[in-house]
Amino acid sequence: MSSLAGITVDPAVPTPINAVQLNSSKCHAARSVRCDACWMQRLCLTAGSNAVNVSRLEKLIDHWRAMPKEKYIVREGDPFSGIFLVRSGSVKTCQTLVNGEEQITGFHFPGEIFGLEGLFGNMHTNTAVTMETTSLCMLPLKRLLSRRQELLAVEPRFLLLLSELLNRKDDRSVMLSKLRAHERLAVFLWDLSARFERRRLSSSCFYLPMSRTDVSRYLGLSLESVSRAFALLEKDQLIKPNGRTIEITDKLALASLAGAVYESQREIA
Amino acid sequence: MSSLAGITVDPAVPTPINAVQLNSSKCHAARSVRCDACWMQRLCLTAGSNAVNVSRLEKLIDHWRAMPKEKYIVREGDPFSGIFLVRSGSVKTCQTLVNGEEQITGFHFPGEIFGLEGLFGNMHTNTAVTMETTSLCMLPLKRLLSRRQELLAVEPRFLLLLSELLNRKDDRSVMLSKLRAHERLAVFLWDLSARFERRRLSSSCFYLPMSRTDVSRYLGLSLESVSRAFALLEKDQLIKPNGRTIEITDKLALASLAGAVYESQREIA
DNA sequence: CGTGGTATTGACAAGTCTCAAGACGAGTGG
DNA sequence: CCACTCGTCTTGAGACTTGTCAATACCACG
Repeated sequence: MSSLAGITVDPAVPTPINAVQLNSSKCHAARSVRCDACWMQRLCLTAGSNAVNVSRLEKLIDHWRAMPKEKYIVREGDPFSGIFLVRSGSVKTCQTLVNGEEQITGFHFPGEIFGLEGLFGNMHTNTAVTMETTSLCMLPLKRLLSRRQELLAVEPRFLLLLSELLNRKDDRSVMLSKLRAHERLAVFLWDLSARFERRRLSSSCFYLPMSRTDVSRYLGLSLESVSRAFALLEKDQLIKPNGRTIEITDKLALASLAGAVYESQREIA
Repeated sequence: MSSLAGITVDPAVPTPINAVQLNSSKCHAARSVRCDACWMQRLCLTAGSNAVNVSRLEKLIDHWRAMPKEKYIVREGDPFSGIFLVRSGSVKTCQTLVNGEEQITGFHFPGEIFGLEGLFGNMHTNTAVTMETTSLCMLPLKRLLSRRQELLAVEPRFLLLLSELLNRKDDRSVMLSKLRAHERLAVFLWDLSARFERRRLSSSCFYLPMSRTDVSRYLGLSLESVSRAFALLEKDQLIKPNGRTIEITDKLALASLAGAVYESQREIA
């Protein structure tokens, strides 16, 4: 294996676009966080809303910018503050089991939301941690619920994102209950690929912001099984992993392995 | 083993309250379905809303009553109609995998909602089937989204239920990825017990409206493993199964087995 | 050039799935 | 009342996959 992704100078090794984009997210975070100037508008909760409502909504939102890597956003048990939308970077959410094990419940990329789990019970049920330099918007949901006008700005998109989230969780359940190690990995990579593509990044070569351990905690496998699964997919020439940089060399075969879950391509409207 | 639950005349065998209640759900369905007379008000989406908004909302709702057992409510691929709220009876939702296997994604009891998964993609992603005589309300979500006044009647409760649903799905994921067969069963029974209790039914003795096969399809196990898990829990004197009637004989031990997931009791506000 | 965290690989044990046989209960028809 | 059948459920034995434990490789960092 050669050097780490994104920093390599070997021109023969493909450079994942998002490695640069993600690692330089400080640029975005440093920009104005005014909604009407935000680069995330197209994927934001407010997408499609009229500017007046958005500007009223904006006053309620907490904009958190340029948080460093491995920083806690909320912890399990914290009083419910609101829901979060990733503007740049990436976030993992996890739950600690009674035996102390960490279970990762999701990875979240720009344009995606997390944290609604805490509304019920008025307490965050997931710990959220940045995986790289990350900026976020926090919507204080309870205050929002009492403001009709502001709510209108997010409503339709919000439900859509929630619906997508439910689907993602269902898919993950199927994965966890039915699929073998290398199939789970295929689903995982396929899902990431689709999510990167939606954000106009390369879907065939990307950098994983999370460690193998985190992948294993998400896929419900041991670290070793994940490693073996990577080796198997590489042996079958579906992917070409280079550390955390993953090149997908046979999309069709990968899709077919992942197919047990992603029967139909679902695209956000 | 003696005769089927709820019909037995042997006074020594405990009779699950819900066996009677669920099987006679036609009574409820036959009642007026006007919201202000509905027995489900306390658990409905409209709980806590003012009567005026509810009566406006009511005009949009489809009330489906007294559907027989094993009847399809929606099928995967159907155009998205709206979300459903169970008024009486019970419903299972499932997805068909590419290999033709059926995966059960959830069981739904009175006061619980399902179907939002279909909003994203504008198509139902789950097939919903009644497990016994069942009555439902259907909320045409898209039409609802354009009516602000009517929306007010369901908003807060809706998000709360969604949040609960997300939690349930997270819990199921943990279960599927970390727990062994008999622990999964313990979680399943513990969860059902809590949900029955919330509806003021017995939490220590109840009738399962689903077959062992359905349980296995929900728990991500083979039918045989579920059967063995029942046998194990019975051997350890945690439960006393009698066909589909389950008596919980050691709540504490069951809770402790299920504890890996249900760390803290979460109660709906 | 060590050192520590991360990742890979191998050998064995544990748990679940599959296949197969049998038990039980409800319903049917004689 | 019985024998029969069908679907559901239980139980057993072997195969398979993954988890666990242990050793080793790799890379970034000081």
